[in-house]
Amino acid sequence: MELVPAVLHVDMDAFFAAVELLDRPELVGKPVIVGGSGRRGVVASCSYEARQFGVRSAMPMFRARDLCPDAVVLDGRHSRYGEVSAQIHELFAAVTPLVEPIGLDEAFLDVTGSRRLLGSPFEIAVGLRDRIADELSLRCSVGVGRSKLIAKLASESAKPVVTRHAVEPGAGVRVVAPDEELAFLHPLPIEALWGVGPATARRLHGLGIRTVGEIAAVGEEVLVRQLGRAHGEHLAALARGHDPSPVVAGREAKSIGHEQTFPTDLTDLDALRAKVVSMADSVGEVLAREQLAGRTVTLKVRFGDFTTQTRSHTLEVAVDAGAAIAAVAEALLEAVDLVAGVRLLGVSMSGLVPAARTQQLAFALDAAPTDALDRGAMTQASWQEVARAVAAIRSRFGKHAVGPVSTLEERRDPPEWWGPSEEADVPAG
DNA sequence: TCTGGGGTCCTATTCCTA
DNA sequence: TCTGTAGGAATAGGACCC
Repeated sequence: MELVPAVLHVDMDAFFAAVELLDRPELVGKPVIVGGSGRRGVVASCSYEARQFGVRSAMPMFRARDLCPDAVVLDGRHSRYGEVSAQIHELFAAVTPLVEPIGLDEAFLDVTGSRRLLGSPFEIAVGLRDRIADELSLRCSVGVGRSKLIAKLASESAKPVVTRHAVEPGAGVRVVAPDEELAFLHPLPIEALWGVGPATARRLHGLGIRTVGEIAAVGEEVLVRQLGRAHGEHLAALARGHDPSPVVAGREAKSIGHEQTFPTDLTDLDALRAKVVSMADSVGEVLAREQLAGRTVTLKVRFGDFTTQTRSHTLEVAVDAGAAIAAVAEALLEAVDLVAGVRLLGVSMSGLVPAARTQQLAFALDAAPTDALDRGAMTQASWQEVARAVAAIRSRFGKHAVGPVSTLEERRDPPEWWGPSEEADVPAG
């Protein structure tokens, strides 16, 4: 007999805020907001007490403070959330090896093969939720279905319900059986579907489509005409409850990058160059830690009016040294007109390969630089020596012990933000 | 007081090469 | 040798996710 697939979607409730409350129990019961505290910060997570005032994640912080002036606002501690996330993932691993993490606070688990040992999917879900509560003192919601789509929407429906006056506990675990799928799916608003954001919602609303059932009714042709082939076909399938995407354990990163929004727009070229060098160094550090190197350097520039430009360059060989990345990123910066004032800068690497391969290819680079940008990375072989020395120093004295001169200020006061914090509210450079 | 930072994926355009 | 073309890679932008 063929087994019906069983997928769990586990979603931690108000994760970052809940971790803060764990470490600071005196804040329990108060509205707590985690996010960038500065003028351009946004809410990363908030306690259910804050949600009662209308505060939501991704909301600009000034708006959140407006809605809830008494909230305790905390800068995020990403490394701490990573630690707790690792503990949660240990509990996942006890249920099944087929775990697909989505960010720090949620994951899909394929438990199709775990049933003989651990019981029905519902029993597995309840057991896992209880273990997370007992061992880590954290709450989560779990959705169960035969696909990732259904499991994800089911976990959402199991969440606590917030109104102006109260927080009602949710079901905690919700199972949607195969014969209930369409009845569950079709009344939901279109925004519930994975892949329907503000832009797609606007287009569909323009056609008078507001529910998932109406997407299913309108037909694939119309969707493809409105949204393009890939997107249209995908949405049509989801609305019919078809989601063949498997739970994939051990996905590998396709790009690694850093970006930063400044407290005030920058126009000074030297200051911008220093930022680029600093970010390239951080990216190189992550690449080295992950034992990866990349071929394509992308520079992202967002202006005061929120328009964004990207410039990228693909090198002959993959590099991981911060200085090599910085040389290319600086050259890309020269190609952008910056007079309008820069709100955000980002540096990222893609075309990732295992770092070992860059060593063999370093010769090729010295032999055949093709243009000015490649010459910037030409000294990759020697920069690899520097990068190794820097890694050794950092492993002994800490990650901020050494770095480019232009990053000196930031190493004294390393940032960990969702947007500029209040203290950092001074233009650098 | 407008709108973070980490990513993935898709599409359109441009450029290079066979 | 010149020209048109087809296909792939690189590039740029945008939508979306947590």
